[in-house]
Amino acid sequence: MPTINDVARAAGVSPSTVSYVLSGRRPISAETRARVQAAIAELGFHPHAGARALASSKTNVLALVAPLRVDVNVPVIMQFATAVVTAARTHNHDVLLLTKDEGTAGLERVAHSTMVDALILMDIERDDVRLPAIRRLKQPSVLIGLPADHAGIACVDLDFEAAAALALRHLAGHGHRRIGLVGPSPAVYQRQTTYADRFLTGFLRASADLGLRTATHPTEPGTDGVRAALADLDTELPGLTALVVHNEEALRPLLDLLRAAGRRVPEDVAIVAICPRDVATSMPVNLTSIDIPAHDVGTLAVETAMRLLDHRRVEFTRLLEPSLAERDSCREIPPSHR
Amino acid sequence: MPTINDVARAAGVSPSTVSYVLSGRRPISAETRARVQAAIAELGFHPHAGARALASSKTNVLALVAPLRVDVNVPVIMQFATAVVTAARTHNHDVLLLTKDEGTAGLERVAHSTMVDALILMDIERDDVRLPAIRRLKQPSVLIGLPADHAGIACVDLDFEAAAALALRHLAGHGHRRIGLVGPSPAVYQRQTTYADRFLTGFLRASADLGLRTATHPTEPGTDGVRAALADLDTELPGLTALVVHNEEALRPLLDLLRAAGRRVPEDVAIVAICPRDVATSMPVNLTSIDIPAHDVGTLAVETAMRLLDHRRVEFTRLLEPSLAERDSCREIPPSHR
DNA sequence: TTGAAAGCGCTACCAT
DNA sequence: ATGGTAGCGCTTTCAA
Repeated sequence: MPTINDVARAAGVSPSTVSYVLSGRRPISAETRARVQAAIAELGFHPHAGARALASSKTNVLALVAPLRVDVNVPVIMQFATAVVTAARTHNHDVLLLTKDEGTAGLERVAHSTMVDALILMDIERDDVRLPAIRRLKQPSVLIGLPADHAGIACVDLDFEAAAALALRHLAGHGHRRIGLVGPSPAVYQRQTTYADRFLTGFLRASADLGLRTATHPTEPGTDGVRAALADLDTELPGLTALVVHNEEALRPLLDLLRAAGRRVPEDVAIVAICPRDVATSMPVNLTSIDIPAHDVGTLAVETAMRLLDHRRVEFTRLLEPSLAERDSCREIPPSHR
Repeated sequence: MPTINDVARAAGVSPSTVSYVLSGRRPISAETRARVQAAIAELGFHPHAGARALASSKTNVLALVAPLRVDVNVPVIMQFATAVVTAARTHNHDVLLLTKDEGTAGLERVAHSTMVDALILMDIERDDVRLPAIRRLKQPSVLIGLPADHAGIACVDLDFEAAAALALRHLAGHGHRRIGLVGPSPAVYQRQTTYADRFLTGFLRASADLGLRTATHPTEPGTDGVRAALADLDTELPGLTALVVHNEEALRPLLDLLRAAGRRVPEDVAIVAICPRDVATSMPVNLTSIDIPAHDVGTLAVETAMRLLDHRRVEFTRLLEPSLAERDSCREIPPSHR
């Protein structure tokens, strides 16, 4: 492998000139630049990443800490990862993939050994045990999620409170007054990933603001869990006309159960789902949904990391505005029936 | 951040001794080792990855090139990735995540700039355009998949030919004589990812060997595609009693269609699916399946890479034996009905 | 506009 | 069993 010295020699310049041609951090005459670039191309020169990192204290690598359990959210995680890698490349960075399993030790390992310039972490819990370590690192972090104490840490996520409010406003606007929430599994609440709480908070507040009758229910996985949730909601809220479903996994069993019970969607029950677009559109009924904008969130996380590295101003808490796509699972209740 | 020199000073030894304590490449007296380790712990020393890479020509990083399109196979890809990262960590390596989108340029970039010691590539096509580049790299590669010309390149995959034969043997053993193959989408065949061909080859050969009547059909995505495939198979093979399904996405629509048509599984139609275990067990009918052992394949890929790096012997083509899990979608045809 | 040279923090060879 | 030290291939300051 040729080195910068080989290139310098071939081009008849000093190594520093080659370096400056590469980095653009110094004006270079057009002809010198041309000679250097020709030499680079001819020799097939590529700067040695380790040498660069050592000399410049920059690795051009981002750590992405992902929950790599085999989970229901797999598609969403993949969308985040794809967005992060793609966005990182547009900023000339690569991505080192860590599992959440490694915990605090993993972060510290890659940070302390100077393998990465910044970290992006997914699946942040309310009182995430990694937060103290994150605060101590010399590299900046961007969290995808919102822990309880996020002072001084950059966080990016969908605004789940606003999402809940948006779902209820949509349904209320269609004349629905009795609305049930099919929530995430108890495991999600226990894991304290805060999106569940934030959604619930927004749901309850909007319910009060809009003067709705609502009931909420966490949902155990599997058809049995969904059946139980539906039964409880029906009991607590007789005559409910709409459901908000914040649980991807529950969608299909829910639709099956409703069909089996002879309850049509949207004629008898309206549904707003919170899930990735392609999940909403691959169901037996094309579901009106609020998208989980994994791509945007991932891209924004990378952009935030880049700003932090450049010492540019960042908003430390960025909650993306939800947007609702109307499809076929909500219909207007005629005023006479309200 | 403390350096190796700081540690050496604190422990009253030379930097090289610290280095040897770290690497274990030289005998060190117990007491010296203890002093050095105490100094390391006290100072919170972590070797600088770039400096290490520069001095030793080893990065302890593996590249994982994954197809990060948002695809049907997402869960399988995640399982590969998880296995690779986990296995890499047990060998003290980290994983740099690249997208297949970057193509040959991406491989060359990370290889030429010495960011990685070896590469693991997924989603290999029959005449993969990256193969020539892969052969030229100074770093070894391990392919997950089997291209047409794989001479001299380490490849790891499920033995899809054997998988097809296993599926047919199982069904034949249960008395089935007319068996249809619900294949992958035409897009998969066009993309020339060879697992589709290999499965088909194995299917046709075993069909002949076992004296079966079979028909095969690629399957367009969506319920309509599955409906068309099923109709064609029924036409080509009237009275078929079993289906082999090599298409995850088709499974649910297929089961829905069969139910709608009043054809019971397994009483009227037996099914063997080729898919991850959790997909097979999350269907309305618990499906007898041949697992795609993503975890094993990923782990083996890493192990193979490690052997290559250590200049140990490797088998260049490792096709893992398929295994079939009996569940509820195949039943014995009574001899009187065969 | 360009060059010279001092590091960056390690590893591994050559000594002892 | 341990130490000294010359690089590894860059970046960046200081000089011109």
